[in-house]
Amino acid sequence: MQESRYNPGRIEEKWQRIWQDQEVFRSTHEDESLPKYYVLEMFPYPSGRIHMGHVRNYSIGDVVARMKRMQGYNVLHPMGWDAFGLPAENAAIKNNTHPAHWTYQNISYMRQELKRLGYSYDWSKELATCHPGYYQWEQLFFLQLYQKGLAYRKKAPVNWCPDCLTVLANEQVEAGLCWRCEAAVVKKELFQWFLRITDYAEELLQDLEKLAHGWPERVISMQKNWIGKSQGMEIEFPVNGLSSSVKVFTTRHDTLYGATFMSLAPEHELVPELIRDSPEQDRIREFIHRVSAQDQEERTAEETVKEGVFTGRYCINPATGENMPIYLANFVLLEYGTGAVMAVPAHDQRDLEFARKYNLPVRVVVRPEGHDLSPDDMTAAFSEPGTAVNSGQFSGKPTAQVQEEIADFLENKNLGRRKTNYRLRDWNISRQRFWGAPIPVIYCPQCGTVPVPREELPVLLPQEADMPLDGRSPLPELDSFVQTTCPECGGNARRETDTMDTFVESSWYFARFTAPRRKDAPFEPRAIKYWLPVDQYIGGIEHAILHLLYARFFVKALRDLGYWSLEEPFANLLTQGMVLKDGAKMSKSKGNVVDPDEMINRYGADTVRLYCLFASPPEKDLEWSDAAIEGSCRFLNRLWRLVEELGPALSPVGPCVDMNAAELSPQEKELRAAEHGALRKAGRDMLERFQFNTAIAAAMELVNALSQHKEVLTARSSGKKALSSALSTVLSIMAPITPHICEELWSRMGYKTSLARTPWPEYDSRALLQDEVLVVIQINGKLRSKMSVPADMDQEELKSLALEDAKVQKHIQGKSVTQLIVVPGKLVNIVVK
RNA sequence: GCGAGAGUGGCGGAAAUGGUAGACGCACUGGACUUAGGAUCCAGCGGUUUGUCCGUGGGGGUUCGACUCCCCCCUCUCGCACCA
Repeated sequence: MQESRYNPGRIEEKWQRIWQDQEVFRSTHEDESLPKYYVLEMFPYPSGRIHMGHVRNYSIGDVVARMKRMQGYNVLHPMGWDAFGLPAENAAIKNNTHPAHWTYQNISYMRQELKRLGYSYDWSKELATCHPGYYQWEQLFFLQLYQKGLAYRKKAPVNWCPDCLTVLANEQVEAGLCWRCEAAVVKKELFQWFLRITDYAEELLQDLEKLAHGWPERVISMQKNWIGKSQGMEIEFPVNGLSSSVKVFTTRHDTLYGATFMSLAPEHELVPELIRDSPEQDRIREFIHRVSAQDQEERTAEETVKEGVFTGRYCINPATGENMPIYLANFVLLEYGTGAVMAVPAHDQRDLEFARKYNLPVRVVVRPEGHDLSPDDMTAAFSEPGTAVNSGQFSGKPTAQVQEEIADFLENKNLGRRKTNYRLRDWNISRQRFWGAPIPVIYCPQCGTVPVPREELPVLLPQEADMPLDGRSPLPELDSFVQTTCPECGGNARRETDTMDTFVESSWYFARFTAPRRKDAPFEPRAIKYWLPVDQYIGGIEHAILHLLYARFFVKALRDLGYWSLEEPFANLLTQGMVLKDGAKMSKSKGNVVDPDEMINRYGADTVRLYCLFASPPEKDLEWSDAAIEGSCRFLNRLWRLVEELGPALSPVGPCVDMNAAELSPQEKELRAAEHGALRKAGRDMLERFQFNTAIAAAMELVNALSQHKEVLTARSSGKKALSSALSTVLSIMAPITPHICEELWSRMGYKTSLARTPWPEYDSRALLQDEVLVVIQINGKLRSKMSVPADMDQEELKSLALEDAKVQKHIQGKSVTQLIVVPGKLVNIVVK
C-alpha cells in the first residue's frame, strides 16, 4: 500500500536500503573499457558530528558523482576519515578515555549521518588514517624519503604553539597565530624532522601552469605567493678583522654601490663571533634577547618600530671597498634569504627609516627620470628603476643593464653569484603530540639516528597509554614504547617520540582510496594508473596552501620514489564557499549553528541537499535561511503531488520520448520545447559550470510549465505522452540532487530500473524549434513594443512589420528612420533622429 | 602596500557569445477554498508624478544597442604582507 503523502523519512530509508543491498554505488573494478571519473571531497576530521559545511561540500560532490554515473562513467566516489589529530587527545583527557576510542566512536556516528544524507559513496573503500593498516605505509614513505635525503633532522628555530604544546609548520601559522587555536606562536630551538619540500619549489611553481584550467586562479596565485620565487644574487661581504664574511641575498644588486651598512637578524649565526670582543656585549645581548622573546605576531606587526643595535664590527662593500657598520635589526627575518640584508637606504624604505634613526649615511645610486634625489633630506626611498649614478664604471646605465653587469662583475671576481631564492621553507613534520603516526626512527648512543627496519613496521601507537592531564604526549614517559634495541648494534636505544603532522596523512589518502585494503603494498599499480589523478576535487578554500600544497609535493616525491608517474594529484579543483548564518560563519561561540541532523529530521535529506545547492552557486558563501529552506521543501511537495495526480494516467514513455512534431498541438509543442530546453540548460549548468542553482531553477520552470498545461494536455493521448516525458525529464534532472524522492516517483510512474542506473537523457535540438517567436522592437535601443511572428520570417518582413506597429508609429512620429537593425528571431532596433 | 574577487529589488540570487534586466526561490500584498490554516491554488510584487520617465556602486567612453567591453573613481570581502 503506497502512501499518497510525501513522507521523506520513510522513502529515504527505503531507497538507501535498496542502494546498499544492490551495491549500486560500488565502483566497477578497473575496467579499462569504461571511461573513469574520480570525484573526491576533502575527507572530514571525525570531530563528533558533521556540520553544514560538510553537508554542502558532500552534496556538491554527490551531484557530480551521480551525474557522471548517469553519463556512463565508471565513477570512484569514496569517503574516509582524517582521523589523527589533536582534538581527540583533548577529548580523551576530558572524558578519561583513549583517543582511539573517542575517534572510532565519532566515526561510526558520522558515518550514519552521511548515510542518512544518501550520498552515493562506495563504502567498501572507506579508510581511517589512524588505522595501522593506513599509517604503516606512511612510515614506509618516511623511511624511503629518509634514504633519499628528502627527510632529515635538524635543530632549528621552529614555530611553537604554547596552547597545543607542539610545533607547527610555517604553513600552519597564520599572521603569527596557530591555525587551529589562534594562540600566539613563539620561536623555539628544537631538533625536528623536516621534509625537503624546497627541493620541489621550482616544480611546484612551474606545474601550477598545468592546473591553470582546472583550479581557481585564486588558489594558484596563493600558492605562487607562498612559494615566493625571487631572482637575485647572493653576495659576500668580508668582515673586517675576522675571517668570516656576511652573505646576503638581494634582488637589487644594481644598488650595491649604495649599500652603506649591513643589517642582520638578531638570531643570525655569525652574531656570537661578531660581538665576542665588543665592550657593548651586554647591551647587544639584551636587545637580542628582547627581540627573540617576542611572539611572531608582535614582532612582525606593522606598528612595530624598526630598531637595531650596532655590533661594533664592519664589513667591506665589495664594490666600493668601504666599511659598512654591521647592525642587528629587528625587522630582518632569519627565515628569509640568508638572514642578512645589505642596507641601501636611498632605495629601500625600511633601510631609510633605519638609517635616519641611527644616523647612517644615505647614498643615492639610482637617479629617477627627470630629477635628482637629495640624500640628506629625502624621506621616501626611491625604489623604481632609473639610471645608475655614483656607481663607478656602471654609472649612467639603466637599472636593468646594471643588474646584469654587476652580476657578471661579482661572479667574475667570485664575490657573489646569481641566485634564485624561495620563500618556501622545508616542511617541519614533527609533532610533540600522541595521536599521530609515530616517526619510525630509533636513537642509539652508539650508532646515532637509525631508521626502523622496514620489516619492523608499523611502529604501533600504543593502546595502553594514559593521557597526562596537562596535554603533553605520554610517549616520552612510556617505557614500553620508548625503550628498544638498536637495529644495528643491538644495544639499548630510544625511540623517537614525536609523531607526524596529520597533514602527512591527507597528502596521499586520495591514492590509497584506489585500493584501500591492499595488504602487501601501499598502492596497487593498476588501480593507480586507472583512477589517478582525481578528476574533480572539492573542498574549502582554507586549504588553498596547506593541504593542497603538501599533497602536490607528496605526489612528486612519491613519483621520485618510483610509485607512479603522476605529476599532479587533482586535475580539477572546486573550492566551495562557507555556510553562514546571520552573516557570520557558524560557530558554537556565536550560537548560530544549524544542526544538519535536526534539519534532516524536519525536512528530510532531499530538502536539505536541495537547499544547499539551490541557495547559491558553490563557490560563493551560502547564507542559511530557515525561511528559504521551506521553499525547497515546498517544491518537492509540489513535484510529489504532480506525479501522484498525473501518474496513474500516464505510461512511462520518457524521458525525451520521440514525437512527431507535425501531429502536436501548440501546447504539446510548447511543453516539449520546455522539456528539452530545461534539459539542455540543466546539463550544461550542472556539468560544465557547476551551477546547480540555475539547473534547479530550470527544473522548477519545467514543473511550472507542466502544472500550467496539465488540464489541457491530459485530454489527448499525445498530450499525455508529452506530460509523461516532461515529468520523467524533471525526475532525471533532479535525480543527482534529490535522489530519494526522484527514485520513488520514478518507480511510481512505472519505471522498473533504478533511476541511479538510468542514463542521463539527451535533448533533441529540433524539439526546441518553435513555430512562433517573440520579437522585441526597440527604438534607439529602448524597448518599445513586442510582436509574435512565425519563426522563419525573413528580415525584410520583420522590418516592415515592426514599422507598422502602433506603438512604434507613435514613437517615431515626426522623426526620420536612419537605420534598422534586425537580429532574426530576437529583435528589431529602429534608429531614428 | 601587493595580489585576487565582488558591488543587480526588501532578501538569496539569474541574465553563454553585447540584444526583452530582475529567471528561480524567499518575504510581502490581495483573492479563492476553508471551522481554521503557518496547507494548497490564483493574481500581484524594482522605483515612479502610472499608458510617463528613471533604474545593475559613481563618472566618462565605445556601440544601433552595455549588468556584460574600455578608462577613471568609490565601497566591500578574501589572501599575502618589514620577503631584502
